[in-house]
Amino acid sequence: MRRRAEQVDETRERITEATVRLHTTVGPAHTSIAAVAEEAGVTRLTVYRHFADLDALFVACRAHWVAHNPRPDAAAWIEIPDLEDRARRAFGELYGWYRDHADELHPIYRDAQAMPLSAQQATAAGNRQLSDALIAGHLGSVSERNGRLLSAVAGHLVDFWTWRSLAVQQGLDDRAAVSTAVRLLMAMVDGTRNRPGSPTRSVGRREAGRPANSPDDE
Amino acid sequence: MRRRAEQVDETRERITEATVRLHTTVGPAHTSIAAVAEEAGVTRLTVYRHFADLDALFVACRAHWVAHNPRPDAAAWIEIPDLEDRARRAFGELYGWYRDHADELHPIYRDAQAMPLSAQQATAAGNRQLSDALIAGHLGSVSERNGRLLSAVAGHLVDFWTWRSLAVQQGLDDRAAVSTAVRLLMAMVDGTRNRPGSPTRSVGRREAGRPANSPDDE
DNA sequence: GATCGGGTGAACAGTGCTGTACAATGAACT
DNA sequence: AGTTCATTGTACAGCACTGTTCACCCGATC
Repeated sequence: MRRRAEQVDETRERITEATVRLHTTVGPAHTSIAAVAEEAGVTRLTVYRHFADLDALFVACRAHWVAHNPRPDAAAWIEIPDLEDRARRAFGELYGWYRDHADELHPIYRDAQAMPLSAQQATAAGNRQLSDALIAGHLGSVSERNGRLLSAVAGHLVDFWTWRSLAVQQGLDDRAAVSTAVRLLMAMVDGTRNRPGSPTRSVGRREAGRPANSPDDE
Repeated sequence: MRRRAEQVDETRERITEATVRLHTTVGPAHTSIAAVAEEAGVTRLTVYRHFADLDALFVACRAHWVAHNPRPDAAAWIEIPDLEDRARRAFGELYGWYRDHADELHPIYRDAQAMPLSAQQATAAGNRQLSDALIAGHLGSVSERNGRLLSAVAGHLVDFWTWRSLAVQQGLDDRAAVSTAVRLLMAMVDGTRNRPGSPTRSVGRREAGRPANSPDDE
């Protein structure tokens, strides 16, 4: 019973791939079972047999796509001790990946609300992973409050919509988008360097002192 | 024929207000003519009589809402010469406005694609207006390239989604979100201060020199 | 008091989707 | 050669919405 099982898996894959194709073009919100069936060259009944409901199909679709389009490896970033170097590398890879997959990602992110909750949470968790790797080891060197701000900005910069805003809406090219992200991130540590209680070390190469003149917030 | 005309306008307003109510709750994408009619306590035919299609209705709805919920006045910002002061004021007002109207704005922005193109363009133009007012008079003092980056960051920070990312997703409170935005914006001018050809003046109060040590981008 | 016209109510045909049913096909397995 | 089972084709009833038609009501207007 192996050839048989193979064929079954084949049609199942045809269906999930058709779903991927629809998700990355018209978007999840307009992806109906009927459309999936037609796109896969299969009857609606066959889709029903393989997937209980749209959510199950969407989950499989997401898993399939993620497996075939892995994000940059955030774990490798942690190896780089200097935050600015790390950020340059991280945003270079991540924003490049966003750019390469912009057309496919946009409809998916746009219709995020139509996706099952688990998928939304998975995306959020993925972002958090990227963000954590980006600033790992650099939180202890700033105050708790500034740590929260740094985390927030890291989390913000890592998001697909932030890339899209900078690169598409604002029209920045690759290099400009990356260097801007790096600069914005560094602004959240530079500003804390001269605060009382925030040690100067561990921020990186730039040790040149600057007069403590900035009550930057409040 | 004035009492008659009044009544007509009344029902027309009932319809647009019902549309507003739906747009700010379920969102434009799920706002059907049938739903509008029911929400307004009116027959579908009446809706058809007043508005040719959904787009006409949406345009009227948008105009109605904008008229009743004016954004902070960007023109007033230009009066403030110092960029950081201006940014603090601008983001304080704008982000406060976003926060106050977050629940209503979110469905609308989420379903932006379902809105007529004119409405999307109007939103973009509005953002541009805010962004321009934010950095007006401060573009001449940086290089052309850095000017583009500054504009881009201003445009990005002014967007509803940026506020939402910082305040909702990242959990920053009002003060933190505003001060973060200010700091991020200032990062785009601070970094250019010591560049060859970029005069130090006109950036604001902070004239204290800093060693030119940053090939920040590339 | 007759007229105009905004609004109503009921109905229609059409679209596109859902979920379920049933009999039939045909290839893979025993 | 016969059985199993994924897949097919066709069909149903149902839902929600669209856009259009027609007769009708009733209040504002002249």
